[in-house]
Amino acid sequence: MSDENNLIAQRRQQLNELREKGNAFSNDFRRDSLSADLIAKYEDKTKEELEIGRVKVAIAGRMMSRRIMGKASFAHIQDMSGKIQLYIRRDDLSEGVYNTEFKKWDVGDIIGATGTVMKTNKGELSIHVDSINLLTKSLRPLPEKYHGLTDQEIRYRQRYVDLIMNEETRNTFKIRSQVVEFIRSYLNNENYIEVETPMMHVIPGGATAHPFKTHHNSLDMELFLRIAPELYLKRLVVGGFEKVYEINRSFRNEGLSSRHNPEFTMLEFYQAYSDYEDMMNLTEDMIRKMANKIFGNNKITYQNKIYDLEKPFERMTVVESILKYNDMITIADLQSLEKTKDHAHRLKIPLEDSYGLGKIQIEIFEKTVEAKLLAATFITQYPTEVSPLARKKDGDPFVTDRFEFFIGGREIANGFSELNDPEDQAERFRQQVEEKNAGDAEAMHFDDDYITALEYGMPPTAGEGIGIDRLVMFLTDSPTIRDVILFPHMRSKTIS
RNA sequence: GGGCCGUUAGCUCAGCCGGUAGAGCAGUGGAUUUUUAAUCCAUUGGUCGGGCGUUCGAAUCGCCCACGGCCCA
Repeated sequence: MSDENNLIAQRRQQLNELREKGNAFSNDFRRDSLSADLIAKYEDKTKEELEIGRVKVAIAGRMMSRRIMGKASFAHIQDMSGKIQLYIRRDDLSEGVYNTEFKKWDVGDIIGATGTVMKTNKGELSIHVDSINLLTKSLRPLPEKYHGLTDQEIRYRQRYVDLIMNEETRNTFKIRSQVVEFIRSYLNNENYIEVETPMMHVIPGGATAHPFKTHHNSLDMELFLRIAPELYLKRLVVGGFEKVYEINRSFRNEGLSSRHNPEFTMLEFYQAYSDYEDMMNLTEDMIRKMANKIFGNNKITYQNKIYDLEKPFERMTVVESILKYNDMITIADLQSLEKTKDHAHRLKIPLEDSYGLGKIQIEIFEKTVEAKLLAATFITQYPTEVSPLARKKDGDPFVTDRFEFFIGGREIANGFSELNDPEDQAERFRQQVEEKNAGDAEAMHFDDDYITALEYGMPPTAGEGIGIDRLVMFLTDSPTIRDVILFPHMRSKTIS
């Protein structure tokens, strides 16, 4: 499909003319100001004050609009901070520049200009331009200025166009950056150290999920993209890094949805001499302070509902939450494998023969409770059967000292007191391997080296993983994970 | 994996009881020295997502495929 339509051909012709005149892609213009800074600094000045002050600036950016009114024109340029208007008069520029250069440029071109800060009669802070340069010719027309770019597919596939056109998109990714920055500063302030552990694993571990396979040529060995950094981070706790965290990508080979991208970003952190309650407290404090730092308050609007993060986060056990949202289920039912299976059947939940009571409870939880957990809620005491890396609860080995954190009906975090008994961990791995042999492709492998590490002694430790994408979705009112990932995975398609 | 919806000019969209494609914006030419989706006059621009079929004739009807969106699993 030819993309050389008239609009592009015209611009290419203009570029050719520029090339004939000299370097069409010069890199000698230097700006000294950003649009938002100028607006912040001079917005409150009057037209007259600015005329007397005569503040001279150099500014650069993409021309987003242009209104030619004869011998004078207005244009908006957009830089990394925002937009500012240029006021350009023919007679203020060098001879010929206005007619033979400026008027031939297009919306979308990158330009640099110098001039003085002024205010128009309508009160808009602008730059009264005295010199102007084309820095980069844009060959492709931008979307229309009023409706902008709304086609979801193009927004994801050609994110650069989305970023040019949609301030909302730019804002989402600025907030994402602030979230990560906040987490780093919060944890660093708590004496955590940030580390990087392998993303290519010989044995995928730390979660139950399908891994991506890859191959190392010169070693001629199969490797897996990591599904979680967990086991490496706990090796570091064994090594004496008692507070450690990593923020980076993990990869899971599963379907795409509004909540799943094959690569996603997770924060995992581990802290020795702590338990899962400490992790819940830290999570609550960190998220609350994060919202305050980024938004200046704790009221977050997500999909037309207001969430007040100032209120204490709710806490209830898996069993309590099932009872709360299922009138037909009693606590006695949940202690009986048969009765629990009956309820699962009634709820049309497909079960495998290998599922024990704990697994079926979780299936019921996911089907009937999860989406209803709107307000910030910690769900605790996950069954040991589905928590192969978590420490058993004292006095009740059926469940673990584990929690998951939900907000807006979506799982954001998962944490627990770590299992540091090497013999118990080996036994849990053996159970996982049995499940793998029975056909559960997501079950864990047996990781000998991890057991060896635990045998050296891991201090009592608690750890947690927080899904950064989902947290950012919540904080930016984004309905799908694709809106918080710059280049979300899409099926192959040639971009025209 | 299943259901529903969508794909028409660079962008946003109309046209869909079959008769050979239209608007606004952008572009081009002209007017215009404080505009704000600037305005006014004129004007260029399309393998109607791809393929196959029905028909004298398909953007429009049927089937298949691709990509996307929403919902469900």
